[in-house]
Order: sequence, then structure tokens, then C-alpha cells
Amino acid sequence: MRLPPNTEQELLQRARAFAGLRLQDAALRAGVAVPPDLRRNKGWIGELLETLLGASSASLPQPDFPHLGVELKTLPIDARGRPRESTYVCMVPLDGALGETWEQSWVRRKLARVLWVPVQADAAIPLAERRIGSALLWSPDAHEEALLRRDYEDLMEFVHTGTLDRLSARFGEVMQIRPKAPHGRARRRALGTDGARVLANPRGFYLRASFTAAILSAHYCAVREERD
DNA sequence: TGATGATCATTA
DNA sequence: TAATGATCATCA
Repeated sequence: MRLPPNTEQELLQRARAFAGLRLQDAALRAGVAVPPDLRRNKGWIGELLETLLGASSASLPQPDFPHLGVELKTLPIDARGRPRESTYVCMVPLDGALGETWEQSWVRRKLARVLWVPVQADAAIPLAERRIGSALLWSPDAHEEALLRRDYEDLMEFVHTGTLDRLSARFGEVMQIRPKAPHGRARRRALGTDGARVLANPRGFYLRASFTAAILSAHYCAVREERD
């Protein structure tokens, strides 16, 4: 664990100093071992970057760099240069969220400032050999924020009307709601119809890979068109 | 092959 | 228990 960076510039400089580094070298600097694979260590890369960049303790509902208001996200990048996976944002407030607007939402605060760190995620490359990419400090532009707001409001409608049973990950253009739980039997208090309390599977907001791909391409012009 | 739904480890 | 870090496993 390092001291947290004092400014955004310092954070960005630190992050970019890791560009090109293999995960095995990054792990060495952090004093941790590279796991054989990610199957039982799904968050390992993210936690490694948190350590190296001096992020605050994980698993708290606050930005990774609270004093900077910056959230750290690693992005798994496939052989074509596109994100392999969606990006978890935060839990969906299944109850007690009545009246919460986009402006007040935790989603908006989390995404207001994000440090994206691309990391190679090509299955053909052994985990230890995969390289860290060049970090990007990002805030949504007006168009991106409009898309996020619309999805947020559309998706939360299911929550507020107690119709979670009709909600699936197919809804939402750039952001979706999917299960986020240790297992399928997990239950949380949720709003039912008529405002009754019911139990439901915990869920989280996720950014679609197509959305994060667009962010990267807009800032790096690094995504090539598919060719025949 | 891509997206959805399910799941794993850790921490406060 | 409930949040964080995410990827896995399966099926259309």
C-alpha cells in the first residue's frame, strides 16, 4: 500500500508509469504473487492496481480516491483491442431509493471521474505475461451522460414500481442491471408492487462493453474496424 | 462469439 | 451482512 496521490495529475502519472509493464512485474512491485488464473481470483488485477496506485481500502461504498473523487477501473482488453467484459459500477438500491434522481444517484457520482486502466485479457497470453496499458482519466461528456441518465431512469423504473421480475440485462443501451451476489439464492429487501416489502436477488449496475469500447476509441483512436 | 445470469475472494 | 474487486460458465 502506498500513500494516496495528492492530485489527479500525480495519479495519472503514477498510472501511466505502469503502462507496458507485465503483470508479473507489477505483482513483484506490489509484493504479491501472481495467481495461476483468475477463476478464484477474479478481482486480482483490480486489487493489484489499487495497491500500486495507493487507493483507499476496497469494499467501501466510496470512490477509490475519496479526496480526488476518482474511481479506479481496470478494463480487460481482448486481442482486437476491445473490452472483453462489462464494467461493474455499484449496487442497485432495491429499496429506500424512492425519489432518488439521477443527479443524486450513486451511479452518477461513481462515474463522474474514472481512471480507466486497460489490461491485456487475451486468453492466449498467460496471466503473468499480460501487459498493463496506458491509463485514461475520464469524465462523461454531455452525450455520454445523457445516455447514462436515460438508462438509469428507465432501469430504476422497474425498481420503483416493484417489477424487478420483468427486468433483465437486455434493458439499457449503455448500462444494464445484472445479478450481483455470492450465489443465486441471495436475497435482499426490495420494493414490491404497492410499495410492499419483498425479497429479491441483489443486483448491480454494469456498463456494457460497447460503451467502454466507445470511450477508449474516442480517446485513443485505438480500436480498429474489423476487417475481412 | 457475445451477452446474460451466476459466481468467487476479500474486507469492514 | 453487504459492499468492494471483477470474471466465469452457459446458451442462443
